[in-house]
Formats: sequence, structure tokens, C-alpha cells
Amino acid sequence: MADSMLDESILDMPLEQMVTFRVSRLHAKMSAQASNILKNSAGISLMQWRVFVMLETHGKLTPAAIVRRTELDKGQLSRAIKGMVNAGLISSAPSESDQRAHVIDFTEKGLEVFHLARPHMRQRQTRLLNSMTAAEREALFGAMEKLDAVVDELEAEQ
Amino acid sequence: MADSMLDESILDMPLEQMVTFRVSRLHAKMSAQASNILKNSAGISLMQWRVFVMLETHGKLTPAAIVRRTELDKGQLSRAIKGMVNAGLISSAPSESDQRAHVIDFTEKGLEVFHLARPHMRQRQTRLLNSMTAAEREALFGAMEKLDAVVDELEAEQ
DNA sequence: TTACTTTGGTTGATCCGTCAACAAAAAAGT
DNA sequence: ACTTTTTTGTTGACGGATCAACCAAAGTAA
Repeated sequence: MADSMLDESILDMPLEQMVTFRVSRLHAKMSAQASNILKNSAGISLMQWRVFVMLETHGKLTPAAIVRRTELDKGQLSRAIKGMVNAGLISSAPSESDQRAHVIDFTEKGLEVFHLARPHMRQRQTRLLNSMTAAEREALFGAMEKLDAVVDELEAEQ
Repeated sequence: MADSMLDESILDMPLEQMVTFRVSRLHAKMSAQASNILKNSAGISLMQWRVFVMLETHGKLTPAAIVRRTELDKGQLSRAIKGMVNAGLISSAPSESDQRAHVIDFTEKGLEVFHLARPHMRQRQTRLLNSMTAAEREALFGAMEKLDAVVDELEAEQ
């Protein structure tokens, strides 16, 4: 019953209510704000911030390991790392086990810069999560996982 | 209680669980898929599709009216419309009441092209929405609205 | 009227995300 | 051993998104 109603209402669904569009607008808004906070507090980009977060939670890493965990684009990541090494924010040492790879890690300066941004980003994250009830948070993440899965399904069907 | 637990767990939250990052990945995945479907079925872009959807649900429109309702970038929209007029997908007539504005509408060809894509897009939308329960759908949209609002709040505080 | 502000639309600059091509090294298959 | 395939990382090209500058018309206020 809920489904049949759904099927019909889709016919005239305005753009503003479509899932992809809403996610798209939310994404634009949230990442623009994150970028601003990062630029103002630490002068780094969102991509650089993400590299820092990965280093903090997992320790020294190779770019490939970051790609595996995050599905970030390896080209984009490569450029971000180059910029960070250049700016003295991270160190890059050749891997012992793999001649192709290099292991990146915080430099002292990088850690300082990271700590400039972290309280702002953490407070924002807290605010974002606390705007929802626990049930809403679970529903949101659950719904995002389901959407993710359906996109994969549709992909496989083609 | 739930909140204090939340506050602490944020300290070591991996990137993969952060809200902005998750929304970002979901956005990338969903819009890439939508773009593919649109390209394959009708040879149009996501932006062009959105213009079509606006015309279908609201009838003839000026670009400014679209911007007001969707918050799409007016520059981006201007270029999309130029391309669509050029491709014969929409008509552009000078507004009677405002010498600056022009009113756009479907051409016959545009309507045909739109109808090529619509069943695919509608089916996808249905599948996306049906992957969730009614409660989850409400939670998702509610959560997105709340996140949207918090971003605005944070913006205002700066 | 005449000045000032707001709105509608176009354009250019710039940045970000995505994709494909490529070289070097490693791993797997024979 | 040697050939083939996979993985790692860099680079170039391209399209999309964002932002600011700008012009023309409308609206507002004096």
C-alpha cells in the first residue's frame, strides 16, 4: 500500500524532492562549509584534511592503502600528497617491502597544522551529529548504505 | 547518555564514518550513475535533465525562477540552457513583463528526448526509494533537512 | 526626473573530481 | 627462467561546479 502510493507520487515529484538531487545539494553545502573552515583555520584543503585524518586513525600509510579504504581517486590523492610534501606537512619515505610505494606520515609541522583545524572540525561534526536523535542517526546511515547498495545493484543489472 | 557516548566516539572516528565524507561518497556514486543513464538513454547531462524536470513540473519558466527553487548556480544554468537551445531541446522566448528575462519551454524534440530518459530515471528513483521503509525514507529526508539547517546555523555563527 | 539598489542573465577564471594512459615494480602462471 | 597480469603511483585531459565581474533592465526613493 505504501508502495503503490509511492509509485504514483513519483510521477509528479518535483526536483526538490528527488533523492539524488537532495543528496547533491546537501553534499555541496556541507563540503563547501568544511572547505571554508579548513581554509580559515589551517589553510588546507578538504582533500588534505582527509589525508591527515587517515594518518591519525591508521598511522603511517601508503597512498594505495588510503585509496583502498576510502575509494578516493588515486590521481587526486597523488596530487594532494605532492602538495603536502612540498608544503612540509607530511613526510614521504620509500617503502622497504615495495620499491614502487612510499609511506607517508605527519611531520611536526603537519601535526601542528592538523591540530589547528581539528577542534573546529570536531565541533562541527558533533553539532551535525547532535542535530539528530540516535534513531535518526541510525536511520540516516542505514538509508545511505541502502542507497549505496541499490546503486550497485542497478549498476550490475545494466 | 547517548550524547556523551557520541561525544567521545567522535574523537577516534575514522574518515569512513564521518557525515560529510559519507554524503560526499554517496553523492558521487548516485550522480555518476544518473549521468550514465542519461547519457546512454537520451544523450543529455544531469543539468539538462534537471532543467527538463523543472519544466515538466512547473511549466514554462525563466532561469531565475529555476534558480530560486533549486539553488542551482545561475552561471552553470545559463550555460546549460544555451546548450539546450542550441541543440533544439528547449525554446527561449523573450518575457513580456521583463525585458531582461526569457521564458524557456520544451520543444517537441526536447519532449521526445525527455521521454527517452524518463522511464529509466523514474524506475531508478522508484528503486532507490523502495529500498527503504517508509520510516527510513522519512528519517532520511528529515535528517538531511536537519543537517542542512545546522550547516546554516554554523554559517551564521561565524 | 534622477540617483541608488536590486534582479536577471552572460561570461571568464579557477578549482575540483573523474578518467585514461603510462612506466615501473611486484605477483602469478607457465 | 620467463611471460603475463596486477598493482602502485604520476601525469594530462576534460567536464562540472563555484565565484566574481559585469551589463542591462527593473524597482525604489528622493
